[in-house]
Formats: sequence, structure tokens, C-alpha cells
Amino acid sequence: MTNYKDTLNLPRTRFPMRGNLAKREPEMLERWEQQDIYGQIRAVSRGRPRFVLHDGPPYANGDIHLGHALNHVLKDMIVKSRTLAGYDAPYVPGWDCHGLPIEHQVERRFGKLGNGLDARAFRKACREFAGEQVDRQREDLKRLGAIGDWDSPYLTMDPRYEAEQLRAFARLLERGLVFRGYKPVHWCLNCRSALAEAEVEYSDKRSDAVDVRFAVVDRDALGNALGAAAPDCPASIPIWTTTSWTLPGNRAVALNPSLQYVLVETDVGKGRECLLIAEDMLESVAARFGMGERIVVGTARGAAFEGLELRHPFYDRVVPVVLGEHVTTEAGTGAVHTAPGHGHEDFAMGVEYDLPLDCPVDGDGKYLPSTPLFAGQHINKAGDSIVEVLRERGALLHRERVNHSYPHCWRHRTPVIFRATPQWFIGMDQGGLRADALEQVTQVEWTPDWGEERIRGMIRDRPDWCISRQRTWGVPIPLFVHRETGEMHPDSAALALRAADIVEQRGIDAWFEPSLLEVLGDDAEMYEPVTDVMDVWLDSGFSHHVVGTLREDVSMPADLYLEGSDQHRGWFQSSLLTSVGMYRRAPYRGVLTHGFTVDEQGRKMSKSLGNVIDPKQVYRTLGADILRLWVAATDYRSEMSVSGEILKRVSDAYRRMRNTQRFLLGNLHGFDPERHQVLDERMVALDRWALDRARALQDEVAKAYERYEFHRIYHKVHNFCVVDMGGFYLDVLKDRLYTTPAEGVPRRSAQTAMYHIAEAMVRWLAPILSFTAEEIWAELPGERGDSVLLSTWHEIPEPSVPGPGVAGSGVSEPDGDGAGVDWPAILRVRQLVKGQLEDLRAKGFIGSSLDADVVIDCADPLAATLKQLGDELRFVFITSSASVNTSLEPDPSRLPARESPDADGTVGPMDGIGIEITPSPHEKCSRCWHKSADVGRHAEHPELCGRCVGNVEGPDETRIYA
RNA sequence: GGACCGGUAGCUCAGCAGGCAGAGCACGCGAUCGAUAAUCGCGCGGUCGACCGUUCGAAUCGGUCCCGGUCCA
Repeated sequence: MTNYKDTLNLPRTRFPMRGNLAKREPEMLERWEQQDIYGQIRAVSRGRPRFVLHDGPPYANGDIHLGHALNHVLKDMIVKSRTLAGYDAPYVPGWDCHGLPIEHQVERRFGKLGNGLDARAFRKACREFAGEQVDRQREDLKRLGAIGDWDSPYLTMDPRYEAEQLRAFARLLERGLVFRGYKPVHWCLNCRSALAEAEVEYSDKRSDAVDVRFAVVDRDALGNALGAAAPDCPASIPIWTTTSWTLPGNRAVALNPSLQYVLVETDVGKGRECLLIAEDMLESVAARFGMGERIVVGTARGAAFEGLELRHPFYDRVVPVVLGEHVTTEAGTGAVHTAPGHGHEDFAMGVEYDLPLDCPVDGDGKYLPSTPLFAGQHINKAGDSIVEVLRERGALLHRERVNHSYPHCWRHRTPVIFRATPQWFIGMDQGGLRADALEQVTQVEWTPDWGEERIRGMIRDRPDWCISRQRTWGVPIPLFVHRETGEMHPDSAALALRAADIVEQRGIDAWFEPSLLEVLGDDAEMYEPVTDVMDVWLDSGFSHHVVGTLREDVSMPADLYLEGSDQHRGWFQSSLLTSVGMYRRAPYRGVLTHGFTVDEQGRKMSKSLGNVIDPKQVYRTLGADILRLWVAATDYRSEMSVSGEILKRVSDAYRRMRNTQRFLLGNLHGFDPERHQVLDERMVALDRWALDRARALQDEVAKAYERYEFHRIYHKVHNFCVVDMGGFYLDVLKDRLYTTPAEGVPRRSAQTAMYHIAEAMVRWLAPILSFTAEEIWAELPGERGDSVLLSTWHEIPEPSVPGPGVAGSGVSEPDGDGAGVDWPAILRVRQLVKGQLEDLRAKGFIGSSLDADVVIDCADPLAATLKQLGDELRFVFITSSASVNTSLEPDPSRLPARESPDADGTVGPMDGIGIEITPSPHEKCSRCWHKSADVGRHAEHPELCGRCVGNVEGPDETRIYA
């Protein structure tokens, strides 16, 4: 017996079935490094329309977590897909290097500033620490396959960056946006510094809540306000507060002008007295105070009490009743203790009523020595003494512990306080900054679109931006102030520019050196430099200007900023405000946000839940491509779930796509696209169909990339591999590829289609599965560049000559696809045949579908469609024979396919069709495995069918349809 | 406490100009041993978060609520 297997063209490829990514990816990284892939991409992209994705700098502290990985993979997929779409898409990564967390790390190593290191050495240590962190993070991000200018990222601690930041700041000074203010700011006792809104987060805190009497000085005045007689017992307005430590700073009690207040006479343990309480709060207050009987003495709106004098509970001080809309009936008594140095609204009240602005608390949280009763005590420990004093003075009504939401330092997670101190601000309403920013917001494309509403609300409501920090590791605020008045130097902008030049040459330490005063010339006597540094949000916020100025390859405004949705309050906002402040325009044309990573149950990742997924762990075991595929597969607009199972599913999908490519590669063996392509009238109809499908899919894929809808790409490409390719086209193709002559048109036609599909698909995958795509690229036949990342979308050819169905077959061109063959109808019949085959298989009559003969009984036009394929129909069904019987009369009610009501391309049940499947009675050809009557007819090849004899000896088989 | 986003099969996602619930994976059974740690076929699987309303008809429109997430206070 001859071994006919040698006469077959079975797949051959070096491309392994399994990716072994953990091992192979690092090799690919090395290759990219050697060939300077980023430089090469820049070179081939030169002169194309530019697309700038500007990187938001991660903070240079700690190893990357899944959120970083997700963010950078998304950015990388965008940059790569834009490159493939024919853009010049540079990517310059950046790092945020100044700030408190790094100072803490350095303190941990070397001790607090002054104990171990002086300021200069401290800054040097910070710089070194940040540098190490950048190196670590950079290696991890590169390992994910992200391509970019990793060798020269932008670092906010680079002296050129710092200098350019100072110049940017000078521009804000020029525009008059910076001022010095004495205002309450969030103050972290651990940082010993002011905090910006964005550095504050709210969480629950347990506090002492007290109700305090503010005695009415003049009962007659109270009576007048109520339009009633003056009460004949002690009267007071109770306030409720959870921050009793601010009582020393009290300067007023605020009522809501439009709320109803009632004066009730009652006894809560100190004899008869009158209390003024918001009507809506009366019940809850009564319950809290344990009021017994009570008599309503009078009622009036809050407005009636304006200016009423009250006695401070423990200081010899008379404070007025003031009116504010911020007073609500959510909690308390409807009367709010007001300390202008300790709160926003309190401050506003102070401005309105010209109240003294006290802040009796120092930066460590201790009462100033000048504070009566509490001097030197720490506010966190003063609670008991204050309560004691209140009790002594008969001012305490009630005390309890409450849980409430309270601002915390987002670095320390400790409660912050409101404290009035002199600070530097960017004024939101000076120079029209707020209005301009709100206008610019509308010019930006926000994705998802609710981002616009979110940032608009934040800008509308935010207070002036406190930009000064009393810290060491940061860019100095380049201002000189008058030694006596504290006023800014009149030439501040120019001086800041001089300072920038100095910093550029000598580093930020130069700002703190005595020689700096030289820039002041004659004014050196009268002015001194500010020693505060800038809020780090300003560092990264200015990156649009700095990177745009320092880098020729990047132009601003950027096309896209892409960060987690939390950056609406962070970087998106700081960038917008600085850009509008400097240039009156937004720094970005589009802003895209992604959600956070959560576990399978949708829970946030946390160490305590034990559901944290470490990106390193993933790329060290499954490979970075799997992580990247997960990112692509998940709709990132809301939260993104990850878990072991999810990653396993993703790995399965990966293998599927990998193997589809492997099959294509294996069967492209011996195919030279230069010489072997069949793109004329000889191209087999089914191959035209496959090209049409690929072309249609490519349109969708390109569109989805354009819209950053990666999960659609994942599903579509995967579906294409499973359904169109594996489930149909490639399955059908096997016979033709394996059994027809290697050089013959039928096989070359199939290879032509597969070749273009592989070329197209490797590019679809490249932005996502970069490592794998590169591996495929290297195995594809034909001349090609060093890397798939240097190419653009593949142009899938359309055979120039109409296919077989069109000319005179009598069958009309149905869909415009498949060259005149109604493939959707055929696929529907095929589906039915598969079902029938399964029945027969279950009964044990057949194993392989090639054991069967099939007869389709139906009417026109389906019959004509099927008959059109003639003997080749059997290849579509992968049966030994397939024929069409038209014994059924045309019957409109049973018409299948296109004419039936649901024949809009969907595969539905088909009436009016009979399928008869029988085991083939014939011998099996040992070469092509079809069972055929003509097996054995050829004396020299007794095991072969006639078709195979031809394919082995000649003449070649002809294929027109399949 | 307020705003916004999400809740469709075990998993990832479609469907959301209202008209019989979809795909792929997973799972089960079977086939192939010429994609073999692979491939093919068949099957299984959801009261579309809950409730109420509009409608002849709602996953799709409106309302309330629950759960998860983000942001704001």
C-alpha cells in the first residue's frame, strides 16, 4: 500500500501552538530594544498627521498595581492602533516626582529634616529615591509591552521641567491670577501643610458631638424679634457641633433666614429656660435633650434674629446672630456655631459680617499660648477640657459620640482641620479663570459624556486653588514678598523668569540659596523669597506646557488625555486650569476615562478582601499578552472585573486566536505572495466570500479602534476566528488545501485568501496582542519590515474579475458578497445538515461526516442556489456526496431562504426543505477520505478515488465554488 | 447625605429608534487522531437586579427601591 499521506499538503509551521508567553515575551522586548522600535516607528510615521496622547504622570512611589497596568495598556493600544491607522502617534511617558509621600519615604530612611539631613541633602535624597522608583516602574510598564520613549520620559523633577514650570507660573503671574490670602484651608497636622481639595478625602470619623447654649444677652431684643413679650427666664440659642475644639474661635451663630424658629420654654435639668430652635428640628432636639413639658413662646423666621447678641459660652465675648443659606435642618438645632478661621462658610460669614478672623491653633494642632483656658493643649486632646469648661459654665446641653463623614488627608488617612493661615492661591474668579475654564470644557470631547457634567460641576463650585505647601521637596513658588508688608514684588513675573533661568542651570536648590537675592538688585534689602513649594498638582498640571515646549515631537493641545475617572478632580482639572490660565484654551481635545478594577463580584480590590491581582504575577505566569487581552476584552467605561476565572477565559480566547493564526501560517507553507496569488476570475467563490468577510470585519475593527471600543474588537475578532474561520471556512478548506496539488489554482486560491486574512488579522491583533502579533509577523510569507508595529492596516484586495455566479448562472447576485453565490442561504442549509448528521451519528450509523451522503430536497430559488455549486456542494457540507432534489413543488408557505419572512440573514428554522442523509455505501478513498463509487477503478491506485488519481497523476482538479 | 455610571446565561459582552431574549467561552455528550495540550458537531443554559407604571405589547420608555462602583459634601 502506498503511503499517500506524502502526497498531501499538510500544514507546516514553526509557529508553536502554545505561546509560552512568560518566556518568549522578554525575548521580544529585547529585540524591540535592539532594533529601537520606538525610534523606527517615529521614523516611518514622520510627516503623517499627528495624534498626541499625552501621558498623565503616575506618582513615582511604589510598584505598579493593576490600575497602572490597565491605564498604560489602554494608552498603548490607542497609540499603536493610531499608528496602524496611519497617524504619527508619539508617546512620551512621564512621572510625577515631587511631593509628600516621597518625603516620607526619605524621612523613613534618613530621619526627619534637620535631624539627619539638611534641606539640600534632603532634596538630593528625594531626587535619588524618586529616580529609583521611576526605574522600577518603568521596567514593569515596559514589560507589559507598552511602546514609548522610555529612554527620555518627562520627569517633573528634571531641572528643565522645573525651570519650564516656573516660566509657566510666571505666565499666571502676568495674567494676575495668583494672590496671597489668609483663608481657612484644609490643613494636615501630619503634613504640617495646607492641602488642596484634591488631596482631601472623606471617610467616617467618630467624634464628640456637643450641644452648647449661647445665652441671649438682651431678652427684650429676643422678644421683639418674636413679636412677643420678653421671656422671663434665661434664654439661649443652642448650637450643635462635632468639632468642639473650634469653639475658642467662635465669632457668631448662624441661622437660616427663611427657616421657622420657635422659642420653647422647658426644663432640661437646669430649671426653667427658653431655647430657640428650628421648628423642623424641635422633635429631634427635644428627644435629645430629654425635654419634658414644653411651651411654645413664639415663632419667627431666622431673618428676624439677625444681629441679636449672644454670649460666648466661655469667653467674655459677645457674638452676633448672622444669617446664612448654608444652615440646614439635616442635623443639629438649626443654629450653627461659626468660627471664621475654621471653615469655608464660616469664613464667608466672617467676610459678610466683618467678623474677626481668629485661628488660635498652630500648625501642630496646639492652641496658641495666647488662647485663654486651653493654651498649649492639642486640639485632639482638648475635647474633655472644653466639655468640662462648658459644663462649669452651664453651657453644656448634651454630649454624645457620633459617626459622621469627615475630611481626611488622603495620604495619611488622618482627619484634617480647617485652619486659617496665609497661603498662596490661584484665584478662580480673577481674570475670568472660572468662566473661561467652563467655556473651554464645552470644546472638549468627553468620553463617556457624563465626564463633562462632572468636571463642569467641580469647576463651578470649587474655591480658589490653594497652591502653597510648607514642604521641602517641590518646586518653589518663585515669588519675592516685602519683608514688612508681605506684598508681592511688583515685578514678580519678570523675577520668576529670572529664577527659572537660574533653576535651569543650578537646580531648584538655587532658589533657597542666599545668592538668589542677586536677582533683586537694589530691592534685596526689602524683599525676601517665599519658601513654600507648589502643590504637586501644579507640577503635573503644567505638563501640557512643559512637554509641549520641551519636546519637538509633541504638539499641544493634545488629542487625548486618558486616565481613571478620579482624575476629573485631579489632573484633568489641574491641567485645564493651568492651560486656561496660560493660554485660555483647554490642553486637550478629548478626555477618555476608565473605571477601576474590581473582583468578580464587583468589589473593589483590597488587601483585606484578598482579591488583589498583581500585574507582575500575571505577566510572569500567563504573559503580558493575556493581561492586555483582558484589558481589551473588558468594557473599561465602568468598573472592570478581574479574577482567576476571568483570566482563564481570556487565556482560552487567546489560544483560539493564536491557533487560528497558526493554521493559516501552517497552510501558507510554500506560498509566495509575489508569485502565487490568484486574484482573477480563477479565484474560487468561497475564497472571495472569505475575503469579503475579512474586509467587512476590518472596517468594523478599524472603526472600533477609532472609537476606542476595544472590547468590540476582541469579541468580533474572536467570533470571526471561531465562527467564520474555524466553524466554516477553514474547515471546508482543509480538503482543498490538503488534497489538491500544491501548485494548483484551487490551493493557491485558498492560500491567497488565507494570506490576506492573516496579513489583516495580525494587524487587528497587534495593538492588543503585541508580542504574539510580532511572532506571527515573523512567520508570515513575503517581504516585510522589521515589525508589525511599523505597518498600517492591510489592504484586503477585491478580485478584479466577477466570480462564477454572476455570469449567466441564472442566479442573481444576492448580497453583493461571495461572488454571486448566496452563501448565507447555503450556510443555513449547512447548519441543518450538521444537525441531521448528528442524529445519524448518535444512532451509530456514521462517525465522520464523510461517511455520509446527503440529498437536499427543496424548491427554487434555494434549489438553484445549491445546484449552482454542482458536485462541489459536498465540500461545503464535508460529506462524501451532496445532491439536490426538486421534487418539492414551489410553495410560498414553505419557501426557505431569502424569500421566507425571517430570511434577513439570520439562521432560523427552514420550512420547505427536506434533508435526507444516508451512510455512503461506497469505499473510502484512503487519500481524501471521501467515500466514492470510483474508488479502486484505477489499476495503479486501487485505494484512490478518481479525483485523487487526478490530483496525484494529473490532470489537476478544478474548483470553482468551494 | 447628593450626583453620576453599571446590574442581560457560570464568565466576557451584543441587543436598548418598544414587537417571539443573542454571540463566544465555560459545562455536558459525541466525532476526528491530516490544526492533536489542537480541531469539528450537537446539546445544556437567562422570570434581562426588584417592584410599580405607560402601552395591545417593555431588557428596551417613566417612577421607586436594592446591590456594586466613582465623584462630590
